[in-house]
Amino acid sequence: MELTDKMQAFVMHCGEMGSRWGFNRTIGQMYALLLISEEPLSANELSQTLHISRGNVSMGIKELNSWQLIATRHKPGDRKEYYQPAGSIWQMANRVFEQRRKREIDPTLSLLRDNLLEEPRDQQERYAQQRLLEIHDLLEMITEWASELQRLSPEKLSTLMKLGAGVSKILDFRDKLSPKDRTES
Amino acid sequence: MELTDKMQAFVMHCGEMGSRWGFNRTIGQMYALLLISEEPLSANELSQTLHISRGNVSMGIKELNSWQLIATRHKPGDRKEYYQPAGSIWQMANRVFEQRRKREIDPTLSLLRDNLLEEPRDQQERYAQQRLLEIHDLLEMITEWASELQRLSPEKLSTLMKLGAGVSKILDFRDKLSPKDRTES
DNA sequence: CTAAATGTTCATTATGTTCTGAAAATACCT
DNA sequence: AGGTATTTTCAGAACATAATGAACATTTAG
Repeated sequence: MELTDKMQAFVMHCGEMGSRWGFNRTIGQMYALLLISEEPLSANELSQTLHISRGNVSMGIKELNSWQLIATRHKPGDRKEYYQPAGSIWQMANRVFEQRRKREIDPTLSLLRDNLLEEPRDQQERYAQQRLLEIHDLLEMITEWASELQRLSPEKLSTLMKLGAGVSKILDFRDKLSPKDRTES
Repeated sequence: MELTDKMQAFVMHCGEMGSRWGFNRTIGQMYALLLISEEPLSANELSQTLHISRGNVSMGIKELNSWQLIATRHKPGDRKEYYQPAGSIWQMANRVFEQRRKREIDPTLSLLRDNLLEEPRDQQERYAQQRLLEIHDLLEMITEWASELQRLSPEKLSTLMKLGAGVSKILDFRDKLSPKDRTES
């Protein structure tokens, strides 16, 4: 498959950003290429277009599958597998958020929880636990909030985001109207 | 400085997570240690407690400074520098978000913008640009929203988060009250 | 069943990242 | 100025991660 300069540039950029986004260079490139291709691509096409080994493509496919970022397609009379991005851009963003949460936050949250179950033995530990508690509460609040937002429909989420900091005005408004009916804090 | 088992465990965990969070092992350990220490620590103390070289500590300090995550203190009659975490947990979380946005999203957003300025030359490019546009709009919406939220006070943000998916009910409520005054979508 | 086509695995090689430690720079004191 | 404590730098060593490609496995057509 032949790429125009602009497409090349995008694919290479995604390669460079790949590791920052939690996967590696080739996986970034592969995903970028699938995204901008109108037709699903076979493993061979990926290998040739990106100049990476066949084996590497196979591993990349495996990884992208584990992130649930691609879907496999078949063409009649052709037993190769063809790959394409799975779902809408929104869904992809969701999946990436979720995966990263699992890798970057959940393990820490679980360690913190375990730690906080035990009694501090001295002043030093008492202070440390206080800090850990703050971190724990913050992380927990953020992850809970994130997963609730993920459950909203894209439309609602979109409205909410476009509203931006305006939400805060709505909160004030609500507090003025019915101060006693406020969210438990 | 001597660490209890539990503190050790936390520090080591942060080391392991370090690279997932955008810095490296020793920087993760250093920051964790500073967080749970009641007293600010000197470079030598960090080096000895964590068993890492003096030079490595120096580079780590530099990096943590660039993330604005630590502050430098001095003790009277002592010309060593002592380090401690800068600001509250909330502020740290903010800084980390911001830094990561700069590294992980801004470059891509800028590439996408440049790309979208040019006219597509053929059908292939037309399709590709369509995808890029979707990504661009999503990333832009998310970053704008994030930066607006960051400007809210921790209290308001906290209220908002605890409210969780409940926001969506408020949106419905508002739409029912004044459908014509709705956010431009 | 065999042969051709496709997909996967994994030991080895290549590349990239982090860490060390000695040397250089800086800051402070007398 | 000279001397000492402290920090910074950076080349190279150690370590970690990613990529290759040949061997192996699987599938399907004939």
